[in-house]
Amino acid sequence: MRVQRLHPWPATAEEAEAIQDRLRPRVELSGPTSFGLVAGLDVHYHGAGGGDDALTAAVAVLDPGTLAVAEQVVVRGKAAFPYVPGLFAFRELPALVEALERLTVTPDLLVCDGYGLAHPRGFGLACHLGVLTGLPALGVGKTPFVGTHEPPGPERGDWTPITHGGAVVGRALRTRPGVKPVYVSQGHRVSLDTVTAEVLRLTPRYRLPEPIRHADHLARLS
DNA sequence: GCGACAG
DNA sequence: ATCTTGTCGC
Repeated sequence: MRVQRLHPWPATAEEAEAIQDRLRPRVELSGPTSFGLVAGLDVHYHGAGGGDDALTAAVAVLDPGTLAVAEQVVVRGKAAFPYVPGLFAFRELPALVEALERLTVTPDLLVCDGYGLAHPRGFGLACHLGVLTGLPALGVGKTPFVGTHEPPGPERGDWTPITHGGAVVGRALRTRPGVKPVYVSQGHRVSLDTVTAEVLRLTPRYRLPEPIRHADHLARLS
């Protein structure tokens, strides 16, 4: 598939933040409620501890019905930015974009490892990938980031809102009974209800969505 | 002002 | 993210 380059690569944190602020208005908070091919994206790092910058990016495209892998791409690269909370996307974006460009199919939804709207400037990795591709995108975080929330109930499907700056920016969602929740948010062209329903549909067995699990294993074992 | 802070 | 053993459980 084709991915658009909407900005030059930032050299400083200030430039990176300016890019996020400029692209933020392009995010659309509604869109399709069901999807065909679903792509999971993940990056695995491997290097010398502190100065680590070698990485492997993986994309796994799953069939919507069977959740079986329809296509997969692995790309080796380097971290394109230092790790700064809030600017995390700039580390992985080039490798992930290259992986997406090597797909022979176009996914209908991107399931990203990280946050979307639930971000200091409302423009996390899921928003960024969504805007660059024009595709619906959502973010799944494994630990809390911005905002506050109450613990969701113990059953699968239980959730509580994540509030930040007086607005609901995501949900803490229980995908497995009695297991730590995941933190979901909108990336692009999806409602929060659709994000919630889709993440539940993609977690029939484990805490994390199948597309992300497949991408994670791919990146790790490559 | 200080600490905390997706992966 | 990664550095790492054992341990509990399906």
